[in-house]
Amino acid sequence: MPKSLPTIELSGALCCPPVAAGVVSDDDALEVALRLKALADPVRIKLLSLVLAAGPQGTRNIDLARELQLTDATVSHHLGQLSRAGLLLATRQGASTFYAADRLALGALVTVLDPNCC
Amino acid sequence: MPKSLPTIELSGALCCPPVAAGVVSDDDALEVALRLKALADPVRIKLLSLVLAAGPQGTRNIDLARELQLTDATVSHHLGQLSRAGLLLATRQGASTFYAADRLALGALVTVLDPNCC
DNA sequence: TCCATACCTCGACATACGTCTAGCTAATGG
DNA sequence: CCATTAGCTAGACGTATGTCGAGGTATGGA
Repeated sequence: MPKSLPTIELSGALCCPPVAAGVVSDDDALEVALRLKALADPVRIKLLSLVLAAGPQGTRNIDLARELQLTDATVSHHLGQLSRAGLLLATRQGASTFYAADRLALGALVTVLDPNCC
Repeated sequence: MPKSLPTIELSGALCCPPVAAGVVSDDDALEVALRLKALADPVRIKLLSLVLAAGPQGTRNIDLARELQLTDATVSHHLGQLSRAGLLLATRQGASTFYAADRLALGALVTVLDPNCC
């Protein structure tokens, strides 16, 4: 990674032609790759499944940290990665922040990668 | 990544319950994450789309290198990552190696991530 | 007001990773 | 047999990343 990857806005919905539909542009490849990067970590996969299991109400940092046996700082880092990639929705409620999965965003990412999509 | 991720066999087909179906085990999270890691790079996304576009016959290292403006060594590295993750099928033919996309493997990965799968 | 709780941010550390050059092996063609 | 071509491997380089401890900020309750 000699040329450092640019930091781009990912919170919007991913919308680009499926990877199997033809050769993707550099920009689209970057968008897809950055979102995948956000997901390409075992802790974040578990995190996502925990958040999905919690339903639309979401889960708090501290509960996830307890479940994953990690510090709240580390969990905050991972939640930030997923949120910046547009995969989580965060809602403050008093002193707590509840994180819920953005199923539409995850679905969009999956669709772009689906080899049987077209 | 202080605890280095273990190196595990990924060439077989991914087979684990969807992430949305419940909390995934540590082992399953690792399997999914490692395969996603193999895909989470803009060059490899373009690579995959080029290989998919080439059809079942596949493409050669050198042609991909020319298309991507990278050295053959770098392309070889990326092809290795994707192959080890089970996403590419390599077949030698004389002095050349043809790489084709393993659509089933990619489909399996996509299915595991699909939030609407269950 | 004061303390506890939940969360975030910052800095540091070790490790992983993308890219290149150089050099090797193996197949092809004269 | 030699030259060329395709591909891989090894090593080096700079950068990115996961984790933690420490400390800050805001909310809520006694």
